[in-house]
Amino acid sequence: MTTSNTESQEVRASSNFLRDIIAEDVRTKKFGDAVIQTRFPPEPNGYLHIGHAKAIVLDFGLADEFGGKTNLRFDDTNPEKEETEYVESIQADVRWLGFEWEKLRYASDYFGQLYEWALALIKAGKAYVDDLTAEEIRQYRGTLTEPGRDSPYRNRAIEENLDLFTRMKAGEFPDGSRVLRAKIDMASPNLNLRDPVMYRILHAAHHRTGDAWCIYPMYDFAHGQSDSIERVTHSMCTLEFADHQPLYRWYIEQLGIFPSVQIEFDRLNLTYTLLSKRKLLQLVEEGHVRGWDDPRMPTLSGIRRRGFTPEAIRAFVASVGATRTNGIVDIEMLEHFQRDDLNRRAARAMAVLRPLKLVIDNYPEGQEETVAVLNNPEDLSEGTRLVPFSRELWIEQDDFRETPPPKYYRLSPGREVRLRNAYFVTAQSVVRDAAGNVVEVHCTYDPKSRGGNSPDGRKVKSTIHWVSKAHALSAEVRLYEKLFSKPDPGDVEEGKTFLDNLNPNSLEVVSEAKLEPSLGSAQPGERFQFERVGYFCVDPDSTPGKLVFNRTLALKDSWAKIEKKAGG
RNA sequence: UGGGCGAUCGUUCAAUGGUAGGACAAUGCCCUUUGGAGGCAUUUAUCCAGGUUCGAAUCCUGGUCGCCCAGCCA
Repeated sequence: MTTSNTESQEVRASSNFLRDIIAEDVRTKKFGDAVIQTRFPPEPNGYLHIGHAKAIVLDFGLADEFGGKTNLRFDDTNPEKEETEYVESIQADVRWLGFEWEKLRYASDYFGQLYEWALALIKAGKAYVDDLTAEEIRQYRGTLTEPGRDSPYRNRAIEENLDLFTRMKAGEFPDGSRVLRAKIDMASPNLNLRDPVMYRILHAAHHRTGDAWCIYPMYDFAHGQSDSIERVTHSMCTLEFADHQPLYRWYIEQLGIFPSVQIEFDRLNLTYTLLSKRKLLQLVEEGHVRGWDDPRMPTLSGIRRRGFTPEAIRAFVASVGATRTNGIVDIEMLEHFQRDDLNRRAARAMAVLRPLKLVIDNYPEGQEETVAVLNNPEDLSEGTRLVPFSRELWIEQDDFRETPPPKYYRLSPGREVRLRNAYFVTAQSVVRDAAGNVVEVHCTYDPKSRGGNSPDGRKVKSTIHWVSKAHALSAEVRLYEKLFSKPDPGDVEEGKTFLDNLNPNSLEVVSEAKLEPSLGSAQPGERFQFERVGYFCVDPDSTPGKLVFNRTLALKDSWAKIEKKAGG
């Protein structure tokens, strides 16, 4: 899956219990000569998010490590929630992450087989049609501490069950009027074994099978058998399904089919991030974000648009690993892997987000020149480019202080700094607007410092970036902060909701950023490091005349830390 | 209060009866034509109580704490 080249850059996958189990099963030939087979089984009822990336990397990555195969299987047993739109976005997201499935399957491919198996269970006296209402079934189920009671329909004759179930399938009964149940144990301490529902009546159009069916299997009656049909050896899922494992095994054993084994691992949780489909849907529907692919969303389509890379996500997930303990990973960890990846690969460019005019008084009026600039100091093979320089420049407002605080090394009156790749300049005076704000800084330059070094060996403490005013391109730049202001967005006081934890400053639009002209040819999806500012990528909203950039992540800002500490 | 699962630096993952280690974060220093990157250093952990053992994070017993389960969702 990965070349040896990128592999050395990705985090060495440390051992984890899933890998250990598979390695042991291979060693003992638990599945004979069968290849390791896994599957990634999303329900197509929403967009994939960073949490799914963990499952994808585990399912595909582990199979690949052992020379096995992975299927993409849509768990589409509930027609009321599922849509083709999601089927498509999920495939795109899996591919984007860098994985290709062996077979594309749907649980709905197996509806016929599942129905036959249900019939077999009825004939074996292991399943029955129940006429109780949903509410009655709930009451008969008992509670966590009290056993359930048998349904009055539990001991129906096999012939009657067969007749009723056949007629359920034929559409003779309305939704909710009857269900097919497995006859297991109403007193089991595991509620999943208290005669679980196998089939329910749903007169709903299915995104693939249309009106062919009006009874649909429950997750439990579909998942294990689907695994078995596909000869899945290791069926990895998240911890909350652990209680379902006895039922998973029960169906497989009763049916005498290929013994797929379920193994559970912990879900991924991130600070400042919500991964609940329901809540993400609410953010989209109520317009708190601009859509499923809003760059602030934790969806794969969102973080892709934001500029995150599949390489970084894979490395992150590998580093986080898999265990059976549920925790919460610092979002900084994800950000670290993303910066690490982009630092090595992103082309550099100069861009000024909040422009302040800098005039070089002793630079000849009308003169211009070009300076050679490294495209990526981390990768010299990326070469250089020419950037125009002239008498009037844009610099960052943050890079000038009329009265510099302690430890501030950037431009201030009388202080000399380096213009990146160009000249040393010394600030001389300022021009103010009516309100007294500095709107222009005048400086002088040292012509002998071309390229950024003075022949007399004189040092400057700071280097700032710039864009030639006459050559600058304007662009819209969207700056993102965390979507939520609390590490745990679900932590809410009485009477409040997670929406109250939304960060009101999660999006800031800079409409007139100034860019060096080489950026004019940037295409949507292209990623850059704007030197000293952060990592940015071109948003698909860009048009030929107007570029739009998303800030993927800011660069680490140690000055901000110093300033914050000094300011209390 | 039934059942299942779990507990190691602030966070995360290792250590599979034999020196508790890595990454993130934090702090300090060095270096730097990005206050980026890089380098060096430092701080902090085996839930508790017993037991087995020459030796326990690891095995056993008992506690404690946390998560999951009472959909005709997945």
